[in-house]
Amino acid sequence: MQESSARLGKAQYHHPNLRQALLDQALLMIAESGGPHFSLRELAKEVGTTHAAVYRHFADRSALLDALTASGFARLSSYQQRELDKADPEPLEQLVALGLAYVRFAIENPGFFALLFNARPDEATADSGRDSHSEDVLNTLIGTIQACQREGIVIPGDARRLAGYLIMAPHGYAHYVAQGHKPRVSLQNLPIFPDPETLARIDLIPLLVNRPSPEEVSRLYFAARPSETS
Amino acid sequence: MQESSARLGKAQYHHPNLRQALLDQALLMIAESGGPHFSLRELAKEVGTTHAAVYRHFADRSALLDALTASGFARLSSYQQRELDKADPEPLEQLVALGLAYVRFAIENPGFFALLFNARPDEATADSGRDSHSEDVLNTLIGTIQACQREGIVIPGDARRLAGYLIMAPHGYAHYVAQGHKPRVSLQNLPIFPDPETLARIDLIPLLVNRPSPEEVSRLYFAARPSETS
DNA sequence: TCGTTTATGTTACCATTGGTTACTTATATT
DNA sequence: AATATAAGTAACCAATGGTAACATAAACGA
Repeated sequence: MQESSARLGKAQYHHPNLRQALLDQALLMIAESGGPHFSLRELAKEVGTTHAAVYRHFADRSALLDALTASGFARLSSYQQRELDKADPEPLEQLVALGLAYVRFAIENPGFFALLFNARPDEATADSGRDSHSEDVLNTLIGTIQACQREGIVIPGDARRLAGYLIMAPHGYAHYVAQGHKPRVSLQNLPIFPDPETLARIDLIPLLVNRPSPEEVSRLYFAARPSETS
Repeated sequence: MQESSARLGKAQYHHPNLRQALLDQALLMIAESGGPHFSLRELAKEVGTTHAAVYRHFADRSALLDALTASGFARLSSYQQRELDKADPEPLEQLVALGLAYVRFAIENPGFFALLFNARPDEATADSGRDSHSEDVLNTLIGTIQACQREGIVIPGDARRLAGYLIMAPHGYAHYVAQGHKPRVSLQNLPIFPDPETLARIDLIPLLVNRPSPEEVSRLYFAARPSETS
C-alpha cells in the first residue's frame, strides 16, 4: 500500500495488487472470448502467479466473477450518469442519452456486458445481486420516461411497459457487439450496424407524441456513418 | 433402423438412436442453464451411456455442438417460413411475421437461441457455417423490407441498413428470453416484456411511411396482454 | 534491531473433465 | 454358423477447479 518496491523485473513474490490484476486480466479474457471461458490457471499464469494464489483473494472462481459482475454494474450505472450529464437536459435528449449509454457501455466494455447478461456455468439459483442491480439500471430509464410523459413528449401509460420495449433494441445491439468482438457472429461482419446514437434516436420514435417525419427518419438512418464499403 | 427390439427396460446395449438422443438432451441442458455448460459425462449419463460412447457419433464436444447449431439454424429458418406462410401476404404483415418468427423461435427454443448467438468456449476463429446461416436469416428479412419499399410502405434506402436496425429489438428480446429461462436475469421477473407480436409491430413503426397515430400506438402497447399483476 | 504475527504465494495433492486407445458386445451379412 | 462391422465400455491421459501443508515476505511491537 506504500508503493513499495515497484516492479523491477517480473519475479516479485508479492504482486503489487494481485486482486485487481486478476480482475483486469479476467475481464480482458472474457472480452476476447465472449464469455468467462478461461481457466484459473491461464488467468494466473498471465498475471504471473500460480492458480492457487487466486484463492487468497477470492473464495473460488465464482466469487471472482461475482466481484467482476459487481464492478460491471457499477460501471454501467456510471455510463448512464455520464451520458445523462453530457446530454442536453431536455427530457427527450436524456432519453436518447440512456439508450446511448447502454450501447456505449457494451461497445467499450464488451467483456462486462457478456458477463452481466449471460448465464454462467456456475450459479444455481441464488442471484448475486444481479437482479437488484439490473433494476437500478432499469429504474433510471423508467424515471426518464416519466419525465418525458409529464412534458407530453412521450405517450402516456405505464412507463415500465414502455421501458420494456425501449430497452430491447439497445440490448440486442449490445449483445451483438459483445459477442461479435471476435469475427464470428453473423451481422457484425456486414455493414448493417447503425451508429449507436442513430439507434437510440430511432428506437424511441414509436413512443413520441410528435414524431419526426419519414423524411427526417430517412436522414437519421442514412446520413450518419456512411457505412464503409456499402 | 427396423424398430428392432424397442425399449424394454433401460439396459440396452445399443441405444435405438443415441446420436439424436444426445442432441436432444444437450439442447435441453443448454436451455436449462442458458448455455452449453454441461459435461459430456452428465450428458451421457442422462441418456444412459458412457461418455466415451459419445465419440462414436461425434468427433468431439465441439462437433456435437456444431451439429446442434446447424439444426438450430434450420429451425430458425423454418420459423421464418412458417410465420410468413401463416401471415397475411401483404408485405407489411410479412415484415411483422419475421419479427415474430425471431422472437417465437427464442421463446420456444431458448436452448437453440443461446447456442446460436453466444460464443462458445471452444472454436478459435473458424466459423462452422454460422455466418452464412445468419446471412440467410438476414437476407429473408432484407428481401421482405425491399418488397415493402416497392409498395411504398417502408421508407426507401439501403434495406440492409434498415434490417440492421429492425433486427435489434427482436434480438434483444430473444436474448433476454433465452438467458432468463431460469429466474436469474434482470427484467424477466418484472412484468415489462411486451407480447411478441406487439413488439414486432412497434419495432417497425420508425420505418413506415404511413405510421399509426400515437393513440393507436398506445393501444398497441397497452391493449394486448394486460400484464398479470400490473 | 530483532522476533513474531500475518498476509501472500507455492507445492503437492484430489476428484472431475474432455479425449484416446484397446477391448467387448451386439447387429448385419454372407 | 462364421465373420465383419457398428456401437459401447473400461482404463487410461493431461488439464481443470479446489484444498491443505508449507514457504516467504511484509508489518509490527518490543
